[in-house]
Amino acid sequence: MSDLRVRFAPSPTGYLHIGGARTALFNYLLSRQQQGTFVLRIEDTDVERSTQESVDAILQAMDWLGLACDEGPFYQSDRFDLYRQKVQQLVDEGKAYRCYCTPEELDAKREAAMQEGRKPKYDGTCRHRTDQPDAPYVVRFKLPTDRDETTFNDRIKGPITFRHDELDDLIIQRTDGTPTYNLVVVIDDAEMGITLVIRGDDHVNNTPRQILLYEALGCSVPEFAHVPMILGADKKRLSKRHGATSVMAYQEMGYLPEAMVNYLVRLGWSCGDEEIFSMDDLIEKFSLENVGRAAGVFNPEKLLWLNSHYIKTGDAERLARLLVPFLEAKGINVNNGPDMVPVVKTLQERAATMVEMADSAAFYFADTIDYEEKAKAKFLTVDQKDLFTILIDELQKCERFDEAGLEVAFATIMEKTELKFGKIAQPLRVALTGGTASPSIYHVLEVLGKDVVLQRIERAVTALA
RNA sequence: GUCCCUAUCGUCUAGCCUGGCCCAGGACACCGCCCUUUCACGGCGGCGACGGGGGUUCGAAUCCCCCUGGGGACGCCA
Repeated sequence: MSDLRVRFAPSPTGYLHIGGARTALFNYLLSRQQQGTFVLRIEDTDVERSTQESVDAILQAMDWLGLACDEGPFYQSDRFDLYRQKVQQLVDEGKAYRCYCTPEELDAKREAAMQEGRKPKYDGTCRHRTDQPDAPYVVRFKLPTDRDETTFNDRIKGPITFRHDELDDLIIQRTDGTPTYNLVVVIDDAEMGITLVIRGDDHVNNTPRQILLYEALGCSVPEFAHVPMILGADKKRLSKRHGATSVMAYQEMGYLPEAMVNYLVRLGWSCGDEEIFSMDDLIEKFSLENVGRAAGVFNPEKLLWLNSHYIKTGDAERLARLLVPFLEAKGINVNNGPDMVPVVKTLQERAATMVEMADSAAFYFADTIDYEEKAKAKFLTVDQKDLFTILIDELQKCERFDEAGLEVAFATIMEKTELKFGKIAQPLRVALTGGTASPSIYHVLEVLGKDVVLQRIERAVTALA
């Protein structure tokens, strides 16, 4: 066990999205690699927007990705007493003060500042007031004046400096007495002994304020690593209009968690020319040093490619289990058909998602085949009658209904019909699967089994036109 | 507007720190060929980038400066 303590701290105001998942992943990987501790903390101080459903969704997504935490989940909503106490402490020490400015006044000032091209920051109106009006107030943290800039050494971006005149007295407690993000994140990271904060780029600007708070609270400052944002194809921040951003939406679309993990980690991180990484590879090879510094564009096509790779190379038994719900979603009764594993094996190198695999597998389980219009018109014609008759005859006689046995049978069929293999396979394929695209015809025959095969050919004969 | 970050093929990136091995490598996508009973898989090949301008240097994708582009932040959200 090393001293490394990292955390993932999502706010439960929605599902776990792609960006959050990557942040969680980086935290997880580093904690495993260093045998550190991975803490999960739910940042639900915004009581209005936080929901239990979101918490559940986030937990479920992390579980799907395989990102188990060592401690937590801790809920900030359980810790309000602690935060109030810390706020009081800061006030008592003269490091924070009550501000009676109304939101309207602040909005107006902010607006005016923007208009004039000034930095829209709090002007410090209440900073020196000594009276205590009987009016609603927030508590502000008094920007320390003992130095005029704050620098931290970001583990990904290097040294970053902010001048204090860019900062203002930030609100740490709302009118309703609840604490705000910048305060609680500091208190909790300190209390939970977090030594390295890995989070999104969008927090870089918060970092100096937070460092100042650590110092005011007398806590040691952790290290920071800010990972770049993920953008959509138009280089705008990734959002719904770029397609699915929810991790679990990808599960529903038939993606494998290992594909998602592999994709996410490679978006912004690299290890030479390697592309394929298992979780174990990543735990061994991941490093903050090789995380890029610029924002990256989410590329669904590469994710899809990785998914097809993992389907292709995945364990058929596991894929068979995963495939069942996708088949059932199509109204297919999987007990009414061939064994799942052989079915999966015929489809692994042809399906990029589990949804696609379910689509392609449907014919195996159909009671009666629906023929595709074009396929039927082209291959189920009356002049195929003789071919199908011979096919029924020879397949009936075929004792070994596997590739080797079928090859022998087909040699005879080719001889009797004087047709090349392709001329036989296509009509047969349509009879068996309803379409012109399917796994190898021998495999289809074998998986379907002699009875079903003969039954389907006979029905096709009645459908010849 | 102000501040912060950032900049290699369309996209993800290697290379940059420790200049020459880079007329820039890999992957996805795209195109072509091959394999082939269909669809795929696979194999081979192609297309395709150091944002611009100044320096420093015998030599710069690599170091420095400026410009430009992109992203982020500027909430009683997190």
